[in-house]
Amino acid sequence: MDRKLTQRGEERRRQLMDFAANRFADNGYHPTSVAEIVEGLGVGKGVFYWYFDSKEELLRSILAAGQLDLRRRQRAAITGASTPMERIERGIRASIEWSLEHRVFFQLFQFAATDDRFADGLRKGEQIAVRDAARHVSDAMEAGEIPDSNPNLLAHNMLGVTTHLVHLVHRGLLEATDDVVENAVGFCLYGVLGPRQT
Amino acid sequence: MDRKLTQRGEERRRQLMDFAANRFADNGYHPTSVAEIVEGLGVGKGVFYWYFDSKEELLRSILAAGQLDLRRRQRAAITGASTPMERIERGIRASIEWSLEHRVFFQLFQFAATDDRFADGLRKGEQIAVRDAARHVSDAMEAGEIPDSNPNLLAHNMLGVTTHLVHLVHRGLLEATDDVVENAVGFCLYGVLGPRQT
DNA sequence: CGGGCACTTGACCGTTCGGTCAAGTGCTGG
DNA sequence: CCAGCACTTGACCGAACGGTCAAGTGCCCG
Repeated sequence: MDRKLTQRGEERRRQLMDFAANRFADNGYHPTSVAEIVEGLGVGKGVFYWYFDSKEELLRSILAAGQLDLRRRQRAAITGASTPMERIERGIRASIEWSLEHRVFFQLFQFAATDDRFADGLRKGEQIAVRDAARHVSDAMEAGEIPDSNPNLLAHNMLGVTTHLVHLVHRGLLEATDDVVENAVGFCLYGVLGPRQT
Repeated sequence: MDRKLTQRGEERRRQLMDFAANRFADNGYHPTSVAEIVEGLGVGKGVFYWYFDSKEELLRSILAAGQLDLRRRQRAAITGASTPMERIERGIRASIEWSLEHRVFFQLFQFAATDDRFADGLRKGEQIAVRDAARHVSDAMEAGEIPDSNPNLLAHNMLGVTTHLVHLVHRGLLEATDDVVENAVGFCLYGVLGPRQT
């Protein structure tokens, strides 16, 4: 859907995405109907289909917006770091913090990863972030800061740790205290550090 | 649903769970209808509701069966190990291997974790497995094999790594070679090992 | 102030959903 | 061989679904 939108139109579109994202995250994508979304905003059903071709396109738009924001945060966090290891650590922290702050986006990512209709769209963005992290791991290897192995796998391992941690917090099984975050960061760093020389 | 079942009845119930599990994993829980399930088996709709109260109960039964099997495998893997660290490593390997072998169960676990209607049922089983792993981590700390920290968090970190790895394999983004598994196991072990003395 | 377009309305559509049930069918133990 | 129960059938139900559309409404610009 590529329509000319006035400022008012942009605002409406934002409202729809915002409300839907919350409902999708709390109640699930499939169980949330288009009727529920438009009623939540107190508008007619036609409004929805003025801004989106389908319910599916709506979720895709939401996911894309979330990925864009996450990616911005990660880039910002890394600038200014001088060593590869510092970039890795800052990247981990940024990912955790963003995911903790954006519960709705995070949960939608989790759902989208389990559904073929959305997983492919998600994959591209995830791969970019992983490749970024893998490059820093690779740099650290070349600098002799960590032993050689598969940078891509290590990056994925870190993603697994942080994702699971955030998942627990959002399910209310864990409190997001500083030492919980430190534990995860430490686990990742020692994980990539592996068998240390000296 | 607790009904007296003959051997034939047990078989039918198994068929329904088996077929549904595959459809749920491949096509998603919500998009898969009860009609599709009974048609897949070539039986009438009443058959479904003879064995299950609802579609929701069916998935719950499937999840419970999967958790039971995983748990059995984990217990079996650990017996015979002499040190806590060995138990941890064997537990990790067993979890990865089982999850790789049981794609359908694994993907249903992933979905169920994103849906409040099923997440609570899943949580209990997951917590048992995590507490088990945490106990071995705790034992290793007492034996002085690894530095003191939060055993429960470390166990969850390992779960995050293994889960993400298996997820990648099942999405076809990674091949399940030995060194991929070794990488994950190593990452976990060095992660729990942390800053080593000597 | 008027024409045009961005936007909104809500009744309506065909389809499918999860679930029910009265009426069978066929194995099984007495 | 028959009674009874485990099992099966499939038409049927009301509700809800995603999506359409003809008929407005109101803002903005010339």
